[in-house]
Amino acid sequence: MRQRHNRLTVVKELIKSNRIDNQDTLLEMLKTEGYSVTQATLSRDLKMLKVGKISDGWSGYYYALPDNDLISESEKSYIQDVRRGILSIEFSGNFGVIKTRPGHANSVGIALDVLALPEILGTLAGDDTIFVILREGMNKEDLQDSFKTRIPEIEE
Amino acid sequence: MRQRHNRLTVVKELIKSNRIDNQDTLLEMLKTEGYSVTQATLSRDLKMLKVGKISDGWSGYYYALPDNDLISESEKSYIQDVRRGILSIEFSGNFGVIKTRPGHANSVGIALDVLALPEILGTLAGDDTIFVILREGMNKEDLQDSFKTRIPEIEE
DNA sequence: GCATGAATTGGATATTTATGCGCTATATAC
DNA sequence: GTATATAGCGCATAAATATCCAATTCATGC
Repeated sequence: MRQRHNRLTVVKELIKSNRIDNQDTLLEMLKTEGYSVTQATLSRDLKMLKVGKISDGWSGYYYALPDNDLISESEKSYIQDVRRGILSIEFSGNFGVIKTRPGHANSVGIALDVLALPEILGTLAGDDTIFVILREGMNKEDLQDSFKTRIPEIEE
Repeated sequence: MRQRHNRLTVVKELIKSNRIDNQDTLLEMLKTEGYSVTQATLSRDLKMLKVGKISDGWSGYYYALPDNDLISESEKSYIQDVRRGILSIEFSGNFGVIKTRPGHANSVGIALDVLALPEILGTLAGDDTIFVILREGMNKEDLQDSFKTRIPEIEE
């Protein structure tokens, strides 16, 4: 059952080296690679890989990996900064207040800026407190989800 | 009948300056711009514009123009500077005051100079404040429009 | 005038993709 | 051990997007 990770790698490879324009085709390819799943699962895989569908410049579309596919080393270190410094987050309406260990607000704030979470419009750091301005339409839960995915565990 | 060309221009603008993730939303926007068409037509328009649908980096997808239609990389980074730094704009007559995050006024000011918005005659940056002088004949609304188009995702 | 053809569109429908729900396997806590 | 949680998945179906076909408009040639 726990074959998703391997499969994602294969999907990534297939997308990188072929012009694929629909999920059924990709399903076939996966099958010949030994991964037999349904379209539903594949759809979820593609979302997980952040795969986009872009024009081939003429009349068709094909799947493509995001430019920024891998987590860079520097990004990893920023994630570490966040994990080292952060103590708590609380919200009030469109704003959040992050408490950090003393002196860590700045490094956490910079890290958050660099990570460019889609929910965050901007941050303002003091010594042990960061003021977070959420983007319009985003809420506390959105940001917490984002945190959960981007910060705690680093894949690969 | 011959309104496709104009409509395509509007569609392009809308896509460039908003995060749109489905055609119905875009249809609504088009309607408020005075273009009343069906989803079928819009689908054809998007194909004609070679619009792609790409990941926003986390859980969503949005429409995007192909690379060669996009602004240059360097311009992007200046736009990022503005987005990262700017907090608010207020006007008084021919002058505007932009508040930025501390220490960001300079980078925002430089970015505004480089972007060379036609409404701006000149800027003067302190630490967290920028003084903007509008060109004669231009007003607050002109600049806000320009901002909206050139620097997506600033929610006033 | 009329015939012809290309371009554009909407309605209906086909195709493609996303997701709610429930099941199972594995992990975690007690 | 048992209870509880959670990830991963398929099925069925919803939602989103593309396309077939017929109708309309405008241009052009006769």
